[in-house]
Amino acid sequence: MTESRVERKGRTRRAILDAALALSDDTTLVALSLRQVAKEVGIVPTAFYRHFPSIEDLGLALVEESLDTLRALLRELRRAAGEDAGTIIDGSVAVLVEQVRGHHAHFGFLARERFAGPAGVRAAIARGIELAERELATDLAHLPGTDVWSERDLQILSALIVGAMVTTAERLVTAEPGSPEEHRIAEAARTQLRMLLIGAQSWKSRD
Amino acid sequence: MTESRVERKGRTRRAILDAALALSDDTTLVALSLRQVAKEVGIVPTAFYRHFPSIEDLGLALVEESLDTLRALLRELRRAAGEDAGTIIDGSVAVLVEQVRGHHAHFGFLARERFAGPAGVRAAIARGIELAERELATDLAHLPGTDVWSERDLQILSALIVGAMVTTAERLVTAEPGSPEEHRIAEAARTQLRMLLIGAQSWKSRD
DNA sequence: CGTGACAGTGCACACATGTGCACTCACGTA
DNA sequence: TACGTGAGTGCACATGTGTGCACTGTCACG
Repeated sequence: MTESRVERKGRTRRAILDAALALSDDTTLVALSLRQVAKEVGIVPTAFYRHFPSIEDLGLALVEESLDTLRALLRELRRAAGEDAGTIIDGSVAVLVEQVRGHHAHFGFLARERFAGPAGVRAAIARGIELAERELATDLAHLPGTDVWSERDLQILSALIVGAMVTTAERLVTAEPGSPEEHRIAEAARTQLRMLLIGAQSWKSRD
Repeated sequence: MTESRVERKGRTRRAILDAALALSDDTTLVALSLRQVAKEVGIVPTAFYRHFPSIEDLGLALVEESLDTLRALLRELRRAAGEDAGTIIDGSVAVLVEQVRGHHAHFGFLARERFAGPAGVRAAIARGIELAERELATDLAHLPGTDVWSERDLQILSALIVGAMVTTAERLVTAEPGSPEEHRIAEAARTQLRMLLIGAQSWKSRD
């Protein structure tokens, strides 16, 4: 029951990604040395190059992964919202809490590298978040009552919601799962979403 | 016209702070070496210790400074809002843009270190931002129409506004002063504030 | 079966880093 | 004017860093 060659390579690659995620958990990519990662994985430093040309490329791979789980979050949100419009808010926040819990490392990574990471990494994250905002905007456009909104306003509302979500996620990352702290953050997020959506409903009357 | 002793010491200290601010501008504190800072300032590495026991302590001093300019921003906002309630929004955003322009380095520093900095630095920033939220909450309580709000709701609305402000600031930091990009960000911020305040006005009817 | 691709090793090198220690020399005070 | 304080120096050391190069052994394919 031995391992195939490409399987083994894949496993080491995964191990490197996980080690980098774990090691950068209380610092940043830029403060991460190739040798630390290699030691953590249990390979010799130069073997690192068999998988990534540099730490920054490793970072880009991690961004890709993390953005994948961000997109998965959006998909889940869409699904939850579709089920019952009445519980959009509670459902969305529940999904958010659950996803952040389950993919703690990825959301933490995004929060940290968004502004502090290497330039390429920062750019990739910014692109990903902007894309998420646009995606959410088209979702919102399908909701009833938003037909009188301009496209630009929809985008701005999306940015507001995504911003609140990101901030909430960043806070959730630092909270213990199931802690009262986590509940307080979730409760605040529910109220915030409610405030935003109420504002949105009155918006059309203004312009 | 020679310099006094304490003046000279103060000047070097300032130079160290400025150098650290400049050098960490496209990375993080944690990726900053004592030797780099010393070289930038033009002193020998060990002379650094005459001013700070470690890079992290340097960081804490920078946090203090940056939070000072954040508080100054709040003060300016309060002043602008007091002048004419009708132009609260436009005035506030104008103040925000102006302050971020003028203290680019400090706001960038806060954005970067908020999640990626050393633990002590992160904690200090979190405390500062929470304080700012509370301060804003008591300001909001003095506005007409908010008397039916619970204290908790006021705090949550503050968090929403401060969050949007911080996000806006973070975006402004990466934009050229006077660029169309900057105008777009400011315009979006105005719309966001409008949406938030409209939501706030309808809020009391709900609970 | 033989052989080449290739993940991982081991060693080497030239730097960069934090920090200890003894020093100089200008300033401010007694 | 004599002297102590303290900012800045110069040198040293151990340790961590990225990366080049020749290597080994094993899996997969001709």
